[in-house]
Amino acid sequence: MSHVLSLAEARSVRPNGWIDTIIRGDCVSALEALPDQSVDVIFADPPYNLQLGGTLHRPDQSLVDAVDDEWDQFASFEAYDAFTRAWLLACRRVLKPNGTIWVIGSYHNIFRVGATLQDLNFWILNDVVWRKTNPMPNFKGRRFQNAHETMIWASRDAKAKGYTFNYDAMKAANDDVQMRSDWLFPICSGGERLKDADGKKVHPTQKPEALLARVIMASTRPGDIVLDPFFGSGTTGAVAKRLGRHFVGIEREQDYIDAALARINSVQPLGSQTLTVMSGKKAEPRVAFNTLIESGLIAPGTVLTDQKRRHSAIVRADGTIASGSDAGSIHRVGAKVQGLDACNGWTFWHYAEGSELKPIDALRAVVRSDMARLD
Amino acid sequence: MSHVLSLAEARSVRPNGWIDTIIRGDCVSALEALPDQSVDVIFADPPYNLQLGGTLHRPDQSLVDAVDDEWDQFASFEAYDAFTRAWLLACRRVLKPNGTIWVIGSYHNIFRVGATLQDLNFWILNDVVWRKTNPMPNFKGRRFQNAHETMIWASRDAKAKGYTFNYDAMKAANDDVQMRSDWLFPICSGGERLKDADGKKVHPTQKPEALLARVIMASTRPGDIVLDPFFGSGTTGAVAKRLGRHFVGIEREQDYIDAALARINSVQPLGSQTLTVMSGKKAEPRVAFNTLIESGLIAPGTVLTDQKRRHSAIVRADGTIASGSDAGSIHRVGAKVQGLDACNGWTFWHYAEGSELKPIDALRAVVRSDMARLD
DNA sequence: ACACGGGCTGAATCTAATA
DNA sequence: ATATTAGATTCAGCCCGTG
Repeated sequence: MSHVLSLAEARSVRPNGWIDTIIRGDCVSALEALPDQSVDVIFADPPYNLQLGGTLHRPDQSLVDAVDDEWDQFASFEAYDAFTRAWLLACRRVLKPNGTIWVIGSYHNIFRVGATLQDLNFWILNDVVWRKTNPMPNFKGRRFQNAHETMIWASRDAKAKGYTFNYDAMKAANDDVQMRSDWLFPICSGGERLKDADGKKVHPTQKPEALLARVIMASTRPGDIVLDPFFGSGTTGAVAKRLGRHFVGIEREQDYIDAALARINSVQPLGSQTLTVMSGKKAEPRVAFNTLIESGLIAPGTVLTDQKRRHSAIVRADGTIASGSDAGSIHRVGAKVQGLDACNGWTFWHYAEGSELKPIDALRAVVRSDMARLD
Repeated sequence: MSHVLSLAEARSVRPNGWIDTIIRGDCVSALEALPDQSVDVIFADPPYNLQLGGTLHRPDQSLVDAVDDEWDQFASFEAYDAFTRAWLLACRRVLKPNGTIWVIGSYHNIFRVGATLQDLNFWILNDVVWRKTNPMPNFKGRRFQNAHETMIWASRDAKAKGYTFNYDAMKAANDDVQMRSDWLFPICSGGERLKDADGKKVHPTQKPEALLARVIMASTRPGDIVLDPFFGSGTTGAVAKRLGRHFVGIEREQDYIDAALARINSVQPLGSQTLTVMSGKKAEPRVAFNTLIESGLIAPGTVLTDQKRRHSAIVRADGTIASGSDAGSIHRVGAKVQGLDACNGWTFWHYAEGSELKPIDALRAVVRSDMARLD
């Protein structure tokens, strides 16, 4: 069974009594209960300082349940920087000389975190992009869909060369090619998402276990100690336990602690033989028409026709096509010229190769074979 | 033909004489030659401050040709920050109030760049990940393969809402789903990579044209001015010219300028027909509901319902509609009957045509096509 | 039992024009 | 300047109810 320690208890327990526990308290002061150079890896999911204004509705007028918790509010960038510096310094002390730290964030905070890491003499090993299979759309159409978050992986300093990186395990898990710095995972939802009795999510930003599993499999060995200074609903602890690693969590809010404890206590550790990395699911990659233009397979200005040359359209530089006064995607315009509701532009539109007409789908196949290994 | 201007020339040329030129000189001082608020978009590929130590060999013992140029050397993070702050401030002055800036970098420098952007009150719109289809492997097997670079897209400040984002074009080009923040492109190689007479690459970090093409298609309109303060081999200029945009480049090294000039002069701009930007409803002329009544497309007294005939309203002669005791615009009444704050009356309300229900938006389309004939 | 469709939701810095 | 109004705007995935 895992336990919760108050700060006072954490400070007075027997040596190593803090291992596999959750310490209740503020991140920086709670870290004082831990010995110098005692943890192998830190995974930190700090507040992002989202700075949201007002409310946001979906096109169907439903309200977006924003992260507006008190713990994500900072008065200024300076205040956020001071906070970041303080917890990173405290983490630095408890990290073993060959330990590494992971920090996850979004564009709201990750640049400040990264700069502070460098200022404190941490040495960045990689930035790793978590690509979400199912991100929330941009509802107002004013930006690109924010479809990823960024993790920074850093060692204690530039000279620390002895950090753990399970290169061969990562490579084997990735179809025998090196694991890249961009990872594809779904967000945490469905059965994995912790809900309270009313069906409300326990924590607004619960991370997927698959993400933590790859982090832990990549940068720790069985028996290592993984510290999470912003423990939340305990994903780090649950995955660490399942993978035969030890954890330490720090968390201020009792509700989160309660949920995390129950969650972790129900985790069954895997046997030592099964501690292998799972790879993300692969699906046929979707190729946008734009990709053909960008890769030079089809030039702006090219005329497309249907198989029987009854309709024609011109390819524009922005990846749309135009036929008379109709313009839009290959699918929309294909539907429009035929007077239909829908059309598969990939098979409808053809390009001339010599005297022959070939469907643009043939070009997609070329791109797809290049992309297949990248998800 | 494009031209090169010395700094002195740039300062003394006729108004707008700096457009479609390369200014030779240091980034910050050369920017002084440009007027306040004169460029629409900035694309910056600043030195990455790579901090490489020693040499690196591939497994076959061949030497990796690292970026060890003088211009990439900085004494410290502080020196790099001061440099970053200086050129970003200079860029800020020449950027139009609704202009946006793109900066590309790697984990070596992008966190410092991002934090500085925020410190200078730029407002981050997205961070965009360039996923490389063919990145260099990690030869030592001590890290994840560094397979991406990061771009930050930011507006001049949080209040600048009028920046250009060709949402509909991006979506249409991406198979009718929103363009995401992770983009997949090959690195620049093969015929696109500029080589000198000896076959050596002209510039160590030449960016792929496809990447610039998407940046420019997303965030500029034809005729806009795109500034690149670290022009290098001129990818920004070449793509801008091809896509019917103007460019301004700043570059210190004569070798790069020579290569860029030759490259840009050989570019053939695309025709205006292929450069038409896909636009959505937002760009359509506004039509008042009243116009439908005045033009006889819908008669006062007509009964409107929603798609599922759950709500109904009657059209009044003054262009308002009434549902029970609620009366007002099609939008207000639509919202009211649903108990919502807002509603698009054009798509909510339907009229009967035979046994079919059609949205009144279809009638608006009729009005618009009539209006188009009269242009 | 299985298919299908509607409802709901996720770390979000999310409108533009007119009065 | 602020306030009001028009009206534009979503993707993937899970759950659940209905046929």
